[in-house]
Amino acid sequence: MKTKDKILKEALRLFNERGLSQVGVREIARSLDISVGNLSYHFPKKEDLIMELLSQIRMANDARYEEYFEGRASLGRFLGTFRQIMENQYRYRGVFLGHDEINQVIKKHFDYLSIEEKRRKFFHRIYTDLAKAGELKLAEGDIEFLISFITLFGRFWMMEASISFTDKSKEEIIDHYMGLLKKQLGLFV
Amino acid sequence: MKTKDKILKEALRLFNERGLSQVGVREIARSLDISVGNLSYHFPKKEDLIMELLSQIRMANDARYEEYFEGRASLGRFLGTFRQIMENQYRYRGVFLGHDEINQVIKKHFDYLSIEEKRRKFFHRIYTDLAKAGELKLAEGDIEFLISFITLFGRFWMMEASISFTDKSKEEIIDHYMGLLKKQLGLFV
DNA sequence: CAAAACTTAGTACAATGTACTAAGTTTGAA
DNA sequence: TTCAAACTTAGTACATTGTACTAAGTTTTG
Repeated sequence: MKTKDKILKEALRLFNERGLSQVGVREIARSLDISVGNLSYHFPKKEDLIMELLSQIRMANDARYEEYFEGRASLGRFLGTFRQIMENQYRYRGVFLGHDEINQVIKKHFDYLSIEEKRRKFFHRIYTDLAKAGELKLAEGDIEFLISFITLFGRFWMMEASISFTDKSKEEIIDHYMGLLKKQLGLFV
Repeated sequence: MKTKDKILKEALRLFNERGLSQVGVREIARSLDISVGNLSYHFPKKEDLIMELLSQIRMANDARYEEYFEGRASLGRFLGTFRQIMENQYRYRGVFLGHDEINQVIKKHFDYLSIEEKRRKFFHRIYTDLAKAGELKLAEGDIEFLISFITLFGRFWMMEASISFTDKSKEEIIDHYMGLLKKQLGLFV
C-alpha cells in the first residue's frame, strides 16, 4: 500500500478511536512510524487529510444512490440503500464524531445518562398527557417514536440550521423548524 | 456587573460570533480588558466557563418545562413551550455551534449550497418516484417535510447515537435508527 | 479593622498546526 | 541505463493554545 493510503487508513482508525480534534498529525505519523515531514509531504494540512476522507465518503455514497436510481422505485430498495449509506457513514464516523468539545465536556461533567433518562420521562409524560387530553392519537410505539424524534430534533436543529440556512434570520429559522415539529405532531392528531 | 458575569457574557458573545473552539481564553480576557490571570481566577479552565453557560441553559429550559407542567396539557401550549426552548438554545448557540472543525472544513472547500441543492433534488426525485409507484401516499407539503426530516436525520443520527448509545454495537445502533426511518415513512403508506 | 475576595502582570510548559530545509532513496519513462 | 520526478527522512522553527503558577496589590465585607 502506498504511504498516502496508509496515512488515510491509519488517520481514519485514530479518528474513529478518539475523534478528529483529539488526534494530531504528529500522532498519526508516530503511529505509522513515518516522519511528520513525510506526512506533511502528502498532506500539507490536516484539512487536506480530512478532505480526502470526506471525498471518499461522498464517492461511496454517490455510488449507492446511483445504484438505487438504476433500479425500480420501491420503499424496500430505498431503505436498503439508506442502510448502506448509514453503514458507510459509520465506517467514517471519526470524521464526524468527537470533534466537538461540547459533548465531551457534557459527558465529563454531567451524569449524562440520568439527564437522558429524565428527558425521556419528561417527554413521555408530555405525550401521554396530550393523548389523555385527546390532543394526540397515539398507538403502540408512537410515543417512543415521537420521543426519539424530538430528542434528535431538539438537539440538532440548530446545527442543521447553521449548515443549511446561513443567511436566514433567527425568526425565520425557528419558524421553519417549528413548522417541522408541528407537521410531525400533526400526523398524530 | 460582577467580573464573573462580564466574562460569561463576553465569552458567550464571542462564542456566538466564531464558535467555541475558535475563541481562546486570552482573547476573552483581551476583549474585556482584564488579565488572563483574572479570568483564570474565576474560571481555572475553559471547561468551567462552558459548564457555567451550559448550566444557565439548563436552568432556563427547566424553568420553561416546569411552567408547562403547571398548566393543562395542550398541543398549542407544548408548541409554545418548545419554541421558547428553541429561542433559548439560539441565545446560547455559540456553545453548541461552530465547535466542529468538520463543518468549517466542508464549508471552506466544498460548494456547500450546491451540494445541499443536489441532495434536495435527489430526495425529491426519490420520494416523487415512490409516490408515483404507489409506495407512498404524499399530500401537498409532505415531500418537503420528508426531505427536511431525512436531511436532519441522515446528518445527525450518528452524533445522536454517540451521545445516547455508548454501549451499543454498530448493528444495534443502525437497526434502531433504521426503525425510526421506517416508522416515519410508514406514516405515509 | 482584618480577613476574604478579587485583580493584576508576568512567567512557564507542553501540545498543537503549520512550514521549511537539506539530504537521501525509490521509481518510472526516455 | 540514465536521469529526473516522486518520495522519504530527520530536524528545526514559529505562533498559538490550554493550563498552571507566583508575588503583589486592591476592593469588599463581616
